[in-house]
Amino acid sequence: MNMSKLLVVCGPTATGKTSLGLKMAQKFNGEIISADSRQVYAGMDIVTGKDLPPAVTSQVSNLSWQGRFLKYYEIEKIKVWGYDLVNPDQDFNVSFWNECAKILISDIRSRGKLPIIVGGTGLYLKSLTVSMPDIDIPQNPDLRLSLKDKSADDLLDYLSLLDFARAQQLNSSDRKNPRRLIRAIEISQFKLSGGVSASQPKAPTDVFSICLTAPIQFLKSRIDQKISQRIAAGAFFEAQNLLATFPPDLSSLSACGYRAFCNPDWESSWSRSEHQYLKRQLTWFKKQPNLFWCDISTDSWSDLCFSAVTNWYNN
RNA sequence: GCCGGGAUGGUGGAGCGGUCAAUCACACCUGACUGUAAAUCAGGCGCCUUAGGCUACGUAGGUUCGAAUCCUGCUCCCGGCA
Repeated sequence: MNMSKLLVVCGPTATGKTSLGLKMAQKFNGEIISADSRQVYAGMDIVTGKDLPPAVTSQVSNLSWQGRFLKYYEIEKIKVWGYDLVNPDQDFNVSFWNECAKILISDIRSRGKLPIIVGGTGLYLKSLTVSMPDIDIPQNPDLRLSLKDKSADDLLDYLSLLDFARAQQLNSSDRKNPRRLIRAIEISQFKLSGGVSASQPKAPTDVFSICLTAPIQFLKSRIDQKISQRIAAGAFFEAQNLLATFPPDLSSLSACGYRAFCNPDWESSWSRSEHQYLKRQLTWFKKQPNLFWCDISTDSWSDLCFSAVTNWYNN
């Protein structure tokens, strides 16, 4: 096999990405790396839908990242990486994920296997195929603190002062988005102070991306099924425990099921936010180039999908 | 039966004579998104093809140059007394 191949299974929530990923791994001798910004947190299992079989526990590998050893789960004899990278009260972001993914990809390849990225966090997936030098520019906590309460207008003015061109490039939505403006200021300041982002050139990679989808109503009802399954599996107690253990404003706990927990009608409010999330994901994926789309509500999607991958894999 | 309060757009809820197609929030639609991305943000959101026009604030009338806003009848809802 060509050692630069990389298979991606992406798409919105509740499309069965993981189970397809497992089948692909079985057929093509692969291992899975999850690309999910909420499943990276240890202990956030049921609500985020890790779907771990009962009694399966994580194994520690000899691969290290940021001073800790990466873990994997073995599901249906397939190694699944990328879960439980940090605790819910630790920061996590694209840059970290990208580092882990690179370590894992090269390790999986070194063992003669096919890395399969499975997940719905579009930005994480994009970081693997598009060169994004700025994501490695570190956060500046003092700067963030000093800008925390500024209005979008003030932030935009400040950014224009630092880096006029960058401010001009922002679209009309991001110009009013304090979080993005602060990040832009952070990057500009880093560069002005002589910082250079150490971006390595991308290794050439032969990527095949499957994107699972279905008509929106189909997906919404799948989401609702999954939510009731998760509630039956103990989601309530998981959420209750986490919210009793950690401050509720952690970004990890902004995931749908936890954030909705304070609402009187938890289940329907959870469902609503998953539906909204679904739409945002569809908006994102629709724009991504070179995806092999599969409509999981059709009969023959699975066969079509396997033959396309086989074709790519043997080339 | 009597007394009091209320009926506003998909929902909650402002407005209490003109600048009201109606603050705001939620829902919904469309979209953006290269270090929080299950996050964050933007635009739209009565009807008509626009300047503009039309129909709207329970319902029927009335007062007024002008009413969602004032008055009267009716219908329904809520609270108190019977």
